[in-house]
Amino acid sequence: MQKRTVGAKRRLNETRILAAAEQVFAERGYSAASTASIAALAGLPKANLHYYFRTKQALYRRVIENVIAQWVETSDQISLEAEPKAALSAYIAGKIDFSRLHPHASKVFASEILHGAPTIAERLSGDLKTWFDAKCAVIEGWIAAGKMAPVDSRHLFFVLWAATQTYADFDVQAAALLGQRKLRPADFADARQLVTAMVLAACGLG
Amino acid sequence: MQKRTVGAKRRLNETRILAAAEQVFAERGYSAASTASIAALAGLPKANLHYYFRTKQALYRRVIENVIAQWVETSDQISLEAEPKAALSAYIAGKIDFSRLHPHASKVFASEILHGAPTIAERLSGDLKTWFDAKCAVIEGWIAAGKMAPVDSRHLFFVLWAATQTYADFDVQAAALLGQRKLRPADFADARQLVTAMVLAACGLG
DNA sequence: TATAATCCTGACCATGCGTTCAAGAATTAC
DNA sequence: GTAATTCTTGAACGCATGGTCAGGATTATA
Repeated sequence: MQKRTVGAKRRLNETRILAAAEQVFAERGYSAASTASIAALAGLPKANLHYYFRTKQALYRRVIENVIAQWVETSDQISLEAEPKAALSAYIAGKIDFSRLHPHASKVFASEILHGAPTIAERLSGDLKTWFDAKCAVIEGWIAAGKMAPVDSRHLFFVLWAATQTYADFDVQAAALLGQRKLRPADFADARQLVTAMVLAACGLG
Repeated sequence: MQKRTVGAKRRLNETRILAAAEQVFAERGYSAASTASIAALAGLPKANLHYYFRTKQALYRRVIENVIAQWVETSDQISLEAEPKAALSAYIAGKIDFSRLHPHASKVFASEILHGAPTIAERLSGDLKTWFDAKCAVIEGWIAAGKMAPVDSRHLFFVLWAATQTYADFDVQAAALLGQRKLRPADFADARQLVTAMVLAACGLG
Protein backbone atom coordinates (compact mmCIF):
# COMPACT_ATOMS: atom_id res chain seq x y z
CA MET A 1 0.00 0.00 0.00
CA GLN A 2 1.10 3.53 -0.66
CA LYS A 3 1.35 6.35 1.82
CA ARG A 4 -2.02 7.76 0.98
CA THR A 5 -3.59 4.44 1.88
CA VAL A 6 -2.69 4.91 5.52
CA GLY A 7 -5.54 7.25 6.05
CA ALA A 8 -7.65 5.32 3.58
CA LYS A 9 -8.52 2.54 5.97
CA ARG A 10 -9.34 5.08 8.61
CA ARG A 11 -11.55 6.96 6.20
CA LEU A 12 -13.32 3.79 5.14
CA ASN A 13 -14.08 2.70 8.67
CA GLU A 14 -15.06 6.17 9.79
CA THR A 15 -17.47 6.41 6.90
CA ARG A 16 -19.01 3.05 7.78
CA ILE A 17 -19.36 4.04 11.40
CA LEU A 18 -20.82 7.43 10.55
CA ALA A 19 -23.43 5.86 8.29
CA ALA A 20 -24.42 3.37 10.97
CA ALA A 21 -24.45 6.08 13.61
CA GLU A 22 -26.70 8.31 11.53
CA GLN A 23 -29.23 5.52 11.21
CA VAL A 24 -29.20 4.49 14.86
CA PHE A 25 -29.27 8.08 16.14
CA ALA A 26 -32.20 8.75 13.83
CA GLU A 27 -34.17 5.69 14.85
CA ARG A 28 -33.61 5.83 18.61
CA GLY A 29 -32.35 9.30 19.48
CA TYR A 30 -29.07 10.17 21.12
CA SER A 31 -29.56 8.63 24.54
CA ALA A 32 -31.19 5.41 23.44
CA ALA A 33 -28.57 4.84 20.76
CA SER A 34 -25.86 2.63 22.21
CA THR A 35 -22.35 2.59 20.84
CA ALA A 36 -22.62 -1.21 20.88
CA SER A 37 -25.60 -1.17 18.50
CA ILE A 38 -23.90 1.33 16.21
CA ALA A 39 -20.78 -0.80 16.13
CA ALA A 40 -22.82 -3.90 15.44
CA LEU A 41 -24.60 -2.22 12.52
CA ALA A 42 -21.23 -1.07 11.19
CA GLY A 43 -19.96 -4.64 11.53
CA LEU A 44 -17.17 -4.17 14.03
CA PRO A 45 -16.58 -4.52 17.77
CA LYS A 46 -17.46 -1.73 20.13
CA ALA A 47 -13.85 -1.18 21.17
CA ASN A 48 -12.95 -0.60 17.55
CA LEU A 49 -15.57 2.09 17.23
CA HIS A 50 -14.08 3.80 20.23
CA TYR A 51 -10.69 3.62 18.58
CA TYR A 52 -11.95 5.85 15.76
CA PHE A 53 -14.29 8.00 17.81
CA ARG A 54 -13.14 8.52 21.35
CA THR A 55 -16.56 9.34 22.76
CA LYS A 56 -20.19 8.90 21.77
CA GLN A 57 -20.60 12.65 21.92
CA ALA A 58 -17.74 13.17 19.45
CA LEU A 59 -19.30 10.65 17.07
CA TYR A 60 -22.65 12.34 17.35
CA ARG A 61 -21.07 15.71 16.66
CA ARG A 62 -19.54 14.42 13.45
CA VAL A 63 -22.86 12.97 12.36
CA ILE A 64 -24.76 16.16 12.93
CA GLU A 65 -22.13 18.31 11.26
CA ASN A 66 -22.57 16.16 8.17
CA VAL A 67 -26.31 16.51 8.38
CA ILE A 68 -26.17 20.28 8.65
CA ALA A 69 -23.84 20.48 5.66
CA GLN A 70 -26.34 18.50 3.57
CA TRP A 71 -29.17 20.57 4.90
CA VAL A 72 -27.64 23.89 3.87
CA GLU A 73 -26.66 22.57 0.46
CA THR A 74 -30.26 22.20 -0.67
CA SER A 75 -30.80 25.94 -0.55
CA ASP A 76 -28.58 26.81 -3.49
CA GLN A 77 -31.63 27.52 -5.63
CA ILE A 78 -32.52 30.56 -3.55
CA SER A 79 -30.45 33.31 -5.14
CA LEU A 80 -31.32 36.81 -6.31
CA GLU A 81 -30.66 36.06 -9.97
CA ALA A 82 -33.22 33.26 -10.04
CA GLU A 83 -36.89 33.72 -10.75
CA PRO A 84 -39.03 33.23 -7.61
CA LYS A 85 -41.48 30.77 -9.07
CA ALA A 86 -38.89 28.43 -10.51
CA ALA A 87 -36.54 28.82 -7.56
CA LEU A 88 -39.15 28.12 -4.92
CA SER A 89 -40.54 25.18 -6.87
CA ALA A 90 -37.06 23.70 -7.23
CA TYR A 91 -36.30 24.32 -3.56
CA ILE A 92 -39.47 22.55 -2.45
CA ALA A 93 -38.84 19.67 -4.82
CA GLY A 94 -35.31 19.36 -3.48
CA LYS A 95 -36.51 19.38 0.08
CA ILE A 96 -39.09 16.70 -0.59
CA ASP A 97 -36.51 14.60 -2.39
CA PHE A 98 -34.19 14.98 0.55
CA SER A 99 -36.91 13.77 2.90
CA ARG A 100 -37.49 10.76 0.70
CA LEU A 101 -33.83 9.91 0.11
CA HIS A 102 -32.25 10.87 3.43
CA PRO A 103 -34.85 10.39 6.13
CA HIS A 104 -32.19 9.48 8.70
CA ALA A 105 -30.37 12.78 8.26
CA SER A 106 -33.57 14.74 8.65
CA LYS A 107 -34.53 12.81 11.77
CA VAL A 108 -31.19 13.32 13.45
CA PHE A 109 -31.50 17.04 12.90
CA ALA A 110 -35.11 17.07 14.08
CA SER A 111 -34.25 15.18 17.23
CA GLU A 112 -31.41 17.55 17.98
CA ILE A 113 -33.62 20.62 17.69
CA LEU A 114 -36.56 19.01 19.43
CA HIS A 115 -34.55 18.48 22.58
CA GLY A 116 -33.19 21.98 22.78
CA ALA A 117 -30.30 21.81 20.30
CA PRO A 118 -27.71 21.30 23.06
CA THR A 119 -25.00 20.40 20.57
CA ILE A 120 -25.51 23.00 17.86
CA ALA A 121 -26.88 25.97 19.77
CA GLU A 122 -23.88 28.15 18.92
CA ARG A 123 -24.10 27.32 15.23
CA LEU A 124 -27.82 28.09 15.16
CA SER A 125 -27.34 31.61 16.44
CA GLY A 126 -24.02 31.95 14.59
CA ASP A 127 -23.22 30.91 11.06
CA LEU A 128 -26.60 29.31 10.43
CA LYS A 129 -28.34 32.54 11.35
CA THR A 130 -26.05 34.42 8.98
CA TRP A 131 -26.90 31.95 6.23
CA PHE A 132 -30.58 32.24 7.09
CA ASP A 133 -30.53 36.03 7.01
CA ALA A 134 -28.93 35.94 3.58
CA LYS A 135 -31.63 33.65 2.24
CA CYS A 136 -34.34 35.86 3.74
CA ALA A 137 -32.71 38.85 2.08
CA VAL A 138 -33.13 37.11 -1.28
CA ILE A 139 -36.86 36.76 -0.68
CA GLU A 140 -37.09 40.37 0.45
CA GLY A 141 -35.22 41.34 -2.70
CA TRP A 142 -37.73 39.52 -4.87
CA ILE A 143 -40.55 41.28 -3.07
CA ALA A 144 -38.89 44.69 -3.40
CA ALA A 145 -38.44 44.04 -7.12
CA GLY A 146 -42.14 43.33 -7.43
CA LYS A 147 -41.51 39.75 -8.47
CA MET A 148 -43.75 38.28 -5.80
CA ALA A 149 -46.34 39.29 -3.26
CA PRO A 150 -45.13 40.46 0.15
CA VAL A 151 -44.85 37.65 2.68
CA ASP A 152 -42.90 37.21 5.89
CA SER A 153 -39.74 35.65 4.50
CA ARG A 154 -38.62 34.14 7.81
CA HIS A 155 -41.87 32.40 8.51
CA LEU A 156 -42.06 31.34 4.90
CA PHE A 157 -38.91 29.32 5.47
CA PHE A 158 -40.08 27.92 8.79
CA VAL A 159 -43.32 26.72 7.27
CA LEU A 160 -41.68 25.44 4.12
CA TRP A 161 -39.16 23.42 6.10
CA ALA A 162 -41.85 22.04 8.35
CA ALA A 163 -44.08 21.05 5.46
CA THR A 164 -41.34 19.25 3.59
CA GLN A 165 -39.39 17.68 6.45
CA THR A 166 -42.52 16.30 8.07
CA TYR A 167 -42.45 13.62 5.37
CA ALA A 168 -39.13 12.39 6.73
CA ASP A 169 -39.46 13.13 10.43
CA PHE A 170 -43.02 11.92 10.87
CA ASP A 171 -43.18 9.43 8.02
CA VAL A 172 -44.44 6.75 10.39
CA GLN A 173 -47.49 8.84 11.25
CA ALA A 174 -48.29 9.74 7.67
CA ALA A 175 -47.91 6.16 6.52
CA ALA A 176 -50.08 4.80 9.33
CA LEU A 177 -52.86 7.33 8.69
CA LEU A 178 -52.71 6.55 4.98
CA GLY A 179 -53.14 2.88 5.87
CA GLN A 180 -49.73 1.91 4.58
CA ARG A 181 -46.61 0.37 6.05
CA LYS A 182 -44.41 3.09 4.60
CA LEU A 183 -44.63 6.09 2.31
CA ARG A 184 -44.46 5.45 -1.41
CA PRO A 185 -42.83 7.68 -4.04
CA ALA A 186 -46.31 8.71 -5.15
CA ASP A 187 -47.01 10.08 -1.68
CA PHE A 188 -43.96 12.30 -1.90
CA ALA A 189 -45.09 13.48 -5.30
CA ASP A 190 -48.50 14.38 -3.90
CA ALA A 191 -46.83 16.22 -1.06
CA ARG A 192 -44.59 18.15 -3.40
CA GLN A 193 -47.54 19.22 -5.49
CA LEU A 194 -49.58 20.46 -2.54
CA VAL A 195 -46.74 22.27 -0.81
CA THR A 196 -45.72 23.90 -4.07
CA ALA A 197 -49.26 25.02 -4.75
CA MET A 198 -49.62 26.43 -1.26
CA VAL A 199 -46.36 28.34 -1.28
CA LEU A 200 -46.76 29.72 -4.78
CA ALA A 201 -50.31 30.79 -4.05
CA ALA A 202 -49.26 32.56 -0.88
CA CYS A 203 -46.53 34.35 -2.82
CA GLY A 204 -48.92 35.39 -5.58
CA LEU A 205 -47.14 33.18 -8.07
CA GLY A 206 -49.96 30.75 -8.71
CA MET B 1 -61.16 13.55 55.58
CA GLN B 2 -64.11 11.97 53.88
CA LYS B 3 -64.13 8.85 51.82
CA ARG B 4 -63.83 10.69 48.54
CA THR B 5 -60.62 12.27 49.74
CA VAL B 6 -58.89 8.94 49.77
CA GLY B 7 -58.42 9.00 46.06
CA ALA B 8 -57.96 12.75 46.16
CA LYS B 9 -54.41 12.61 47.42
CA ARG B 10 -53.62 10.03 44.81
CA ARG B 11 -55.12 12.17 42.11
CA LEU B 12 -53.24 15.22 43.29
CA ASN B 13 -49.89 13.48 43.30
CA GLU B 14 -50.52 11.72 40.03
CA THR B 15 -51.38 15.03 38.42
CA ARG B 16 -48.21 16.61 39.76
CA ILE B 17 -46.11 13.72 38.53
CA LEU B 18 -47.79 13.69 35.13
CA ALA B 19 -47.12 17.41 34.66
CA ALA B 20 -43.48 17.02 35.62
CA ALA B 21 -43.14 13.95 33.43
CA GLU B 22 -44.62 15.73 30.42
CA GLN B 23 -42.05 18.48 30.76
CA VAL B 24 -39.05 16.22 31.26
CA PHE B 25 -40.08 13.80 28.52
CA ALA B 26 -40.51 16.78 26.20
CA GLU B 27 -37.17 18.36 27.02
CA ARG B 28 -35.02 15.25 27.02
CA GLY B 29 -36.90 12.48 25.28
CA TYR B 30 -37.95 9.17 26.76
CA SER B 31 -34.55 7.57 27.30
CA ALA B 32 -32.75 10.61 28.62
CA ALA B 33 -35.57 11.42 31.00
CA SER B 34 -34.79 9.84 34.37
CA THR B 35 -37.46 9.01 36.88
CA ALA B 36 -35.26 10.73 39.46
CA SER B 37 -35.39 14.04 37.60
CA ILE B 38 -39.14 13.75 37.09
CA ALA B 39 -39.61 13.05 40.78
CA ALA B 40 -37.36 15.96 41.71
CA LEU B 41 -39.36 18.31 39.48
CA ALA B 42 -42.57 17.03 41.02
CA GLY B 43 -41.09 17.62 44.45
CA LEU B 44 -41.01 14.10 45.85
CA PRO B 45 -38.59 11.19 46.26
CA LYS B 46 -38.05 8.77 43.44
CA ALA B 47 -39.47 5.84 45.39
CA ASN B 48 -42.67 7.75 45.86
CA LEU B 49 -43.04 8.27 42.14
CA HIS B 50 -42.72 4.54 41.66
CA TYR B 51 -45.45 4.00 44.20
CA TYR B 52 -47.91 5.83 41.95
CA PHE B 53 -46.50 4.66 38.64
CA ARG B 54 -45.00 1.21 38.79
CA THR B 55 -42.71 1.65 35.77
CA LYS B 56 -41.31 4.49 33.70
CA GLN B 57 -43.01 2.99 30.67
CA ALA B 58 -46.39 3.10 32.40
CA LEU B 59 -45.86 6.73 33.35
CA TYR B 60 -44.90 7.59 29.80
CA ARG B 61 -47.95 5.83 28.46
CA ARG B 62 -50.23 7.91 30.65
CA VAL B 63 -48.50 11.10 29.55
CA ILE B 64 -48.84 10.34 25.89
CA GLU B 65 -52.46 9.25 26.21
CA ASN B 66 -53.18 12.66 27.70
CA VAL B 67 -51.32 14.35 24.89
CA ILE B 68 -53.23 12.48 22.21
CA ALA B 69 -56.53 13.35 23.85
CA GLN B 70 -55.64 17.05 23.75
CA TRP B 71 -54.39 16.69 20.20
CA VAL B 72 -57.64 15.23 18.89
CA GLU B 73 -59.73 17.78 20.76
CA THR B 74 -58.47 20.68 18.67
CA SER B 75 -60.10 19.31 15.55
CA ASP B 76 -63.67 19.90 16.61
CA GLN B 77 -63.96 22.80 14.17
CA ILE B 78 -63.72 20.49 11.20
CA SER B 79 -67.31 19.41 10.68
CA LEU B 80 -69.54 19.25 7.61
CA GLU B 81 -71.94 21.89 8.85
CA ALA B 82 -69.19 24.48 9.18
CA GLU B 83 -68.04 26.77 6.40
CA PRO B 84 -64.58 25.82 5.10
CA LYS B 85 -63.00 29.24 5.36
CA ALA B 86 -64.04 29.91 8.93
CA ALA B 87 -63.46 26.34 10.02
CA LEU B 88 -59.96 26.07 8.60
CA SER B 89 -59.02 29.48 9.95
CA ALA B 90 -60.23 28.52 13.40
CA TYR B 91 -58.48 25.16 13.22
CA ILE B 92 -55.18 26.76 12.30
CA ALA B 93 -55.55 29.39 15.01
CA GLY B 94 -56.30 26.67 17.52
CA LYS B 95 -53.28 24.67 16.45
CA ILE B 96 -50.98 27.67 16.71
CA ASP B 97 -52.40 28.50 20.13
CA PHE B 98 -51.81 24.94 21.20
CA SER B 99 -48.19 25.17 20.10
CA ARG B 100 -47.77 28.37 22.07
CA LEU B 101 -49.56 27.22 25.21
CA HIS B 102 -48.64 23.54 25.34
CA PRO B 103 -45.22 23.14 23.75
CA HIS B 104 -44.37 20.22 26.03
CA ALA B 105 -47.35 18.20 24.87
CA SER B 106 -46.51 18.77 21.24
CA LYS B 107 -42.89 17.80 21.80
CA VAL B 108 -43.72 14.58 23.58
CA PHE B 109 -45.91 13.58 20.68
CA ALA B 110 -43.30 14.62 18.12
CA SER B 111 -40.60 12.66 19.87
CA GLU B 112 -42.79 9.58 20.00
CA ILE B 113 -43.51 9.68 16.27
CA LEU B 114 -39.98 10.66 15.34
CA HIS B 115 -38.59 7.51 16.86
CA GLY B 116 -41.01 5.17 15.21
CA ALA B 117 -44.07 5.50 17.45
CA PRO B 118 -43.24 2.31 19.40
CA THR B 119 -45.83 3.06 22.07
CA ILE B 120 -48.80 4.23 20.01
CA ALA B 121 -48.38 2.32 16.76
CA GLU B 122 -51.63 0.41 17.23
CA ARG B 123 -53.59 3.58 17.96
CA LEU B 124 -52.16 5.31 14.88
CA SER B 125 -53.41 2.62 12.55
CA GLY B 126 -56.52 2.06 14.66
CA ASP B 127 -58.77 4.66 16.23
CA LEU B 128 -56.63 7.61 15.16
CA LYS B 129 -56.82 6.51 11.55
CA THR B 130 -60.60 6.24 11.88
CA TRP B 131 -60.73 9.74 13.30
CA PHE B 132 -58.42 10.96 10.54
CA ASP B 133 -60.52 9.38 7.80
CA ALA B 134 -63.60 11.08 9.19
CA LYS B 135 -61.91 14.47 9.12
CA CYS B 136 -60.71 13.89 5.58
CA ALA B 137 -64.25 12.97 4.60
CA VAL B 138 -65.38 16.39 5.80
CA ILE B 139 -62.90 18.09 3.50
CA GLU B 140 -63.95 15.86 0.63
CA GLY B 141 -67.53 16.77 1.40
CA TRP B 142 -66.76 20.46 1.17
CA ILE B 143 -65.04 19.91 -2.14
CA ALA B 144 -67.92 17.83 -3.48
CA ALA B 145 -70.30 20.61 -2.44
CA GLY B 146 -68.25 23.09 -4.41
CA LYS B 147 -67.37 25.02 -1.30
CA MET B 148 -63.64 24.87 -1.90
CA ALA B 149 -61.13 23.96 -4.58
CA PRO B 150 -60.08 20.33 -4.87
CA VAL B 151 -57.03 19.51 -2.79
CA ASP B 152 -55.62 16.32 -1.37
CA SER B 153 -57.33 16.29 2.00
CA ARG B 154 -54.88 13.91 3.63
CA HIS B 155 -51.79 15.87 2.68
CA LEU B 156 -53.58 19.07 3.58
CA PHE B 157 -53.73 17.82 7.16
CA PHE B 158 -50.14 16.59 7.16
CA VAL B 159 -48.86 19.94 5.96
CA LEU B 160 -51.16 21.91 8.22
CA TRP B 161 -50.03 19.96 11.28
CA ALA B 162 -46.40 20.33 10.31
CA ALA B 163 -46.68 24.05 9.72
CA THR B 164 -48.38 24.72 13.04
CA GLN B 165 -46.61 22.25 15.30
CA THR B 166 -43.19 23.31 14.10
CA TYR B 167 -43.62 26.39 16.29
CA ALA B 168 -43.72 24.14 19.34
CA ASP B 169 -41.46 21.28 18.31
CA PHE B 170 -38.71 23.37 16.76
CA ASP B 171 -39.23 26.60 18.68
CA VAL B 172 -35.55 26.66 19.63
CA GLN B 173 -34.54 26.77 15.98
CA ALA B 174 -37.03 29.45 15.02
CA ALA B 175 -36.08 31.61 17.98
CA ALA B 176 -32.36 31.29 17.32
CA LEU B 177 -32.73 32.15 13.64
CA LEU B 178 -34.90 35.13 14.57
CA GLY B 179 -32.13 36.26 16.89
CA GLN B 180 -34.21 35.77 20.01
CA ARG B 181 -33.98 33.67 23.12
CA LYS B 182 -37.53 32.43 22.73
CA LEU B 183 -40.57 32.95 20.54
CA ARG B 184 -42.84 35.87 21.39
CA PRO B 185 -46.62 35.98 21.04
CA ALA B 186 -46.16 38.22 18.00
CA ASP B 187 -44.18 35.48 16.28
CA PHE B 188 -47.06 33.07 16.74
CA ALA B 189 -49.43 35.68 15.35
CA ASP B 190 -47.22 36.08 12.28
CA ALA B 191 -47.11 32.35 11.86
CA ARG B 192 -50.87 32.03 12.12
CA GLN B 193 -51.35 34.69 9.50
CA LEU B 194 -48.97 33.11 7.00
CA VAL B 195 -50.23 29.57 7.46
CA THR B 196 -53.82 30.71 7.19
CA ALA B 197 -53.07 32.63 4.02
CA MET B 198 -51.29 29.67 2.49
CA VAL B 199 -53.97 27.14 3.30
CA LEU B 200 -56.87 29.34 2.26
CA ALA B 201 -55.13 30.26 -0.97
CA ALA B 202 -54.45 26.62 -1.79
CA CYS B 203 -58.12 25.83 -1.12
CA GLY B 204 -59.31 28.67 -3.31
CA LEU B 205 -60.73 30.50 -0.31
CA GLY B 206 -58.40 33.51 -0.39
C1' DT C 1 14.45 -8.06 7.40
C1' DA C 2 13.97 -4.73 11.13
C1' DT C 3 11.29 -1.47 13.26
C1' DA C 4 7.89 1.75 13.72
C1' DA C 5 3.17 3.06 13.24
C1' DT C 6 -1.42 1.85 12.95
C1' DC C 7 -5.21 -1.06 13.76
C1' DC C 8 -7.91 -4.62 16.29
C1' DT C 9 -10.42 -6.64 20.19
C1' DG C 10 -11.72 -9.41 24.46
C1' DA C 11 -11.99 -8.37 28.99
C1' DC C 12 -12.70 -5.25 32.47
C1' DC C 13 -14.24 -1.11 35.19
C1' DA C 14 -17.17 2.63 36.91
C1' DT C 15 -21.34 4.90 36.78
C1' DG C 16 -26.12 5.86 36.33
C1' DC C 17 -30.64 4.36 36.44
C1' DG C 18 -35.01 1.62 36.82
C1' DT C 19 -36.95 -1.00 40.17
C1' DT C 20 -37.71 -3.30 44.68
C1' DC C 21 -38.20 -3.64 49.55
C1' DA C 22 -38.90 -3.18 54.30
C1' DA C 23 -40.12 -0.48 57.92
C1' DG C 24 -42.44 3.15 59.51
C1' DA C 25 -45.76 7.40 59.30
C1' DA C 26 -50.20 9.15 58.28
C1' DT C 27 -54.86 8.62 57.36
C1' DT C 28 -59.26 6.31 57.28
C1' DA C 29 -62.85 3.09 58.95
C1' DC C 30 -65.31 0.77 62.50
C1' DG D 1 -59.38 3.72 70.49
C1' DT D 2 -57.95 0.40 67.39
C1' DA D 3 -57.45 -2.04 63.29
C1' DA D 4 -56.90 -1.57 58.38
C1' DT D 5 -55.51 0.89 54.61
C1' DT D 6 -52.79 4.04 52.24
C1' DC D 7 -48.80 6.67 51.74
C1' DT D 8 -43.67 7.76 52.37
C1' DT D 9 -38.77 7.00 51.83
C1' DG D 10 -33.78 5.62 52.56
C1' DA D 11 -31.26 1.99 51.15
C1' DA D 12 -30.01 -1.49 48.27
C1' DC D 13 -29.91 -4.51 43.92
C1' DG D 14 -29.12 -5.73 39.16
C1' DC D 15 -28.35 -4.48 34.76
C1' DA D 16 -27.04 -1.75 30.80
C1' DT D 17 -23.75 1.12 28.88
C1' DG D 18 -19.80 4.39 27.90
C1' DG D 19 -15.23 4.14 28.16
C1' DT D 20 -10.37 1.99 29.08
C1' DC D 21 -6.50 -0.92 28.44
C1' DA D 22 -3.10 -4.20 27.39
C1' DG D 23 -1.45 -7.12 24.28
C1' DG D 24 -1.46 -8.89 19.80
C1' DA D 25 -2.10 -8.58 14.58
C1' DT D 26 -1.41 -6.05 10.49
C1' DT D 27 0.63 -2.76 7.63
C1' DA D 28 4.02 0.79 6.36
C1' DT D 29 8.85 2.51 6.19
C1' DA D 30 14.09 1.94 6.00
